[in-house]
Amino acid sequence: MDALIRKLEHFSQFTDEERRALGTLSDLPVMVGPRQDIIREGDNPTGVNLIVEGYAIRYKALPDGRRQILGYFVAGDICDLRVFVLKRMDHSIAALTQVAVRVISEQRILDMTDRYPRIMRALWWATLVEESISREWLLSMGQRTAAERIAHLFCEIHHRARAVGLVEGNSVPLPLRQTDLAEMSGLSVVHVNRVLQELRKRRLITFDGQMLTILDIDQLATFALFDPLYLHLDESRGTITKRQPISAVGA
Amino acid sequence: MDALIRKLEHFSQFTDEERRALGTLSDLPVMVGPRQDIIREGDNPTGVNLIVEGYAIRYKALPDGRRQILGYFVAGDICDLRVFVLKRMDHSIAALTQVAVRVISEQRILDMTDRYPRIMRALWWATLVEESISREWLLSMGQRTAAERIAHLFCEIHHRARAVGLVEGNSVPLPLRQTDLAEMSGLSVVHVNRVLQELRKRRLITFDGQMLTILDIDQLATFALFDPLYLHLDESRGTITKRQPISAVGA
DNA sequence: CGCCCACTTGATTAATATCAAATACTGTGG
DNA sequence: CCACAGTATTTGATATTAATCAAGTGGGCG
Repeated sequence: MDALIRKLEHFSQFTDEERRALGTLSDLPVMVGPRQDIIREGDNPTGVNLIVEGYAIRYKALPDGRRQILGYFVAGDICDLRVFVLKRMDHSIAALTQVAVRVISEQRILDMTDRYPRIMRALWWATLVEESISREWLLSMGQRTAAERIAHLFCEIHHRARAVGLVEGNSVPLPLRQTDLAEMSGLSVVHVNRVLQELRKRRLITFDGQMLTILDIDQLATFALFDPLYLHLDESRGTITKRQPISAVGA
Repeated sequence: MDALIRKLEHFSQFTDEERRALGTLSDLPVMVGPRQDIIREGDNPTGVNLIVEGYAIRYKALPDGRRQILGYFVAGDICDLRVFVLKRMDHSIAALTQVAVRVISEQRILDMTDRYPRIMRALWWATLVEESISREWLLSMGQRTAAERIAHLFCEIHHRARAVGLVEGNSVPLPLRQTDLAEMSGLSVVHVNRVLQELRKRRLITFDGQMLTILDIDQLATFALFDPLYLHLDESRGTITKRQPISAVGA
């Protein structure tokens, strides 16, 4: 639950009470094995899933088997806050690695947002950020070259993981296969492999299927045409809460 | 305004009062010339734009000039219902053709959704459909070939335009240049040109830059691997309203 | 008429996919 | 600890797709 709070605090500051409320949103986490579906296309889910640990994905497949990953979730991300309106899922959600999820019922969400409008706004913000990310992916797909695309993805992962405290030094635990990167970027596995070699040769990153290390964050960002604005991680409005010392206001 | 109601009624039925409320949402329409920006990246808009006539787009550009269209709006579409939460626009919105827009203030939206929860739900639905569309575009970009992509786009335009009454026979007014199609599909203009020739040769469509005619909708859909489910246009729950004759219930 | 676009065509090149095979790695049972 | 099977990564060769470059064509309009 910590990751959720940590993430949302990039948008707004919370009172201790709000923080406590966020902490009691759901029951115990459930483990889901790697590559297992969490929600399948066509389902009509009754709750919302909070990723506590691991990486999950949103994906969509064509009838002939071609498959595209549409986005990923890190700890603290909530899949489909909005699911209550549409009748049926038009895509699937799956665990990419071993994942811990907490299910949150619709009622719980409604209660919470009723009582704590600031939390509602923060959850809404998170949803909008997710949309913004998918727009950036569209830009990547349409305009960035293969190498830029992968480099951009790595920058994004780094920023998102850092926002929830998953980065140590410049390394992120990232237990993915190259196939996964291929499905995220719309490239073939072989090509992903070659792109990775290029990025390694340029000394921008190391990646061994378990851990991603960014060797030169500035150069990588430049190479990828990465601008973190779309992640909207710097929007904490510094709303006045109990924690902000009053003396600071008049000083 | 008619187009908006017509669109929303694919999701829910309205009472006459709700319909009247929807009709008075905004002031007179403003004309925007083709290729003019409506909202620019970095802006912080105070209202929401309803497209009354013409086609508008969402787009995003890289610092070196590469540009990607992320989605388009037809009559009845509202750009950015959610703009009130994020600080700054992370992309731009522009008129693609001559466009008529009505600006709706935040306050007006809030009032309306307060008084008419069914309308709020419908607007929410529209937003979710837009997201669903952008997921489908991601799938297209990543997995569909150039020809499938363009064909799929045409199927989508046809369905969306039909949903607001813009289709006559199998023709949609579509005053676009091939450059526009290129920016929508992430292809070069030259390649779009060749793809169009292929689609014409297969007798699937005709398109002259003003009017799109779909010659064989089934074949086109098959070719494009098009499944209209993601447009969620068949979800009208048949909510009971004044217009539904009571006798029908017990009969 | 002539100019400016947009569209079209052809030729060439670059990016990426595909196919096939080799190598490395992981976990398992003996 | 080793052998082995199965999976993931890497490599090389080739094919395909789409981009780029360059040069037309054609239509609308001042």
